[in-house]
Amino acid sequence: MNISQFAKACQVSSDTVRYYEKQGIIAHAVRQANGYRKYSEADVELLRFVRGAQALGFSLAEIQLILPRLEKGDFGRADIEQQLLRKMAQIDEHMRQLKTLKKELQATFVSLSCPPDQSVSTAHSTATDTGSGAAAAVSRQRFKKAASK
Amino acid sequence: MNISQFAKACQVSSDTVRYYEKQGIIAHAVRQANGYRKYSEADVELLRFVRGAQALGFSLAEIQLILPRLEKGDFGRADIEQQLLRKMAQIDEHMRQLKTLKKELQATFVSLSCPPDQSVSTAHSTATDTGSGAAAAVSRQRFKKAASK
DNA sequence: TTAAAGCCTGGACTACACTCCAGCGTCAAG
DNA sequence: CTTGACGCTGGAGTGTAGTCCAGGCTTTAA
Repeated sequence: MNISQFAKACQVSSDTVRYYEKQGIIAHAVRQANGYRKYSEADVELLRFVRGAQALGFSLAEIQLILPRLEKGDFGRADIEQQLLRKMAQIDEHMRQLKTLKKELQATFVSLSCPPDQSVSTAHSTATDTGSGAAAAVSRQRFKKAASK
Repeated sequence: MNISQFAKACQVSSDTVRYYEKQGIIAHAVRQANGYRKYSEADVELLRFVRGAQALGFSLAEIQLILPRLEKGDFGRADIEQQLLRKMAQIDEHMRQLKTLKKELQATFVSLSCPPDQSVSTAHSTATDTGSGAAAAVSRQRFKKAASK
């Protein structure tokens, strides 16, 4: 697999692939006789993992620390364990926040679905009143502002 | 409330507050007689919302689009609705991925919770074979590598 | 009254993660 | 055998989101 197929399979640009290699995120690719980089399915899996981790809030620096250890099985050392545990805790927190935000957006939507063109797709779930979230607070605020004017 | 108390209450630096103002993320603060910026509790709620949204993956540009409309109740316009719906879909997807990653990290952990030296090379294959996750794939890969050496 | 701490502005600088470009070699189709 | 797509390198440029600084006012505590 040449770099462009590889990049396509991983949904990144060739430039990004070369960038990751230069940064040491992924290993230096094996070269063909002509000097072109050559990639395997395993490489695709790896880079997809990198992109996945990135999408989930890991920085390239973090990935660079975690990945080689995943590959080598170099676990058991307290600092790595700690790092993974911390990240898992972060994931839990992140998920909690996402749930809250989702509820808030839904609530905002519901409370605003009396619009000019009446077009708001009423498809979302029934009115979940969170009562104290940030988006809700912002919504409340606009009513205060409107009222005080 | 002066800028430093405000910033502290929102867990950001004063510089960041001024930066957000300059970028139009938050409104220009009311000034005191001496020219100092003055903030209220409502401003704290607002900035906290901004930081929350940011932590959840919204860019400042996105927040800048969504926030004033949340404040003004300027909904009903299809583009905004679309944006919110899209973002909610993204949240769902994001949560799905987080669940997957969490499972994978747990699996990785389980399969590696055999201490340092008596180690990794034996325990894995029995426990939770998730079959197709990215972290699992990476783990599998290391065994392939180890095997082929 | 003077020193420290806080605030102001405009602008320079930084880190991260790309993205683009020039100038060159390689390959496949017509 | 030429043309166009693809690949290579090194290096410059971009966007995002701050962060820092100089130089100058204001406030507060000693």
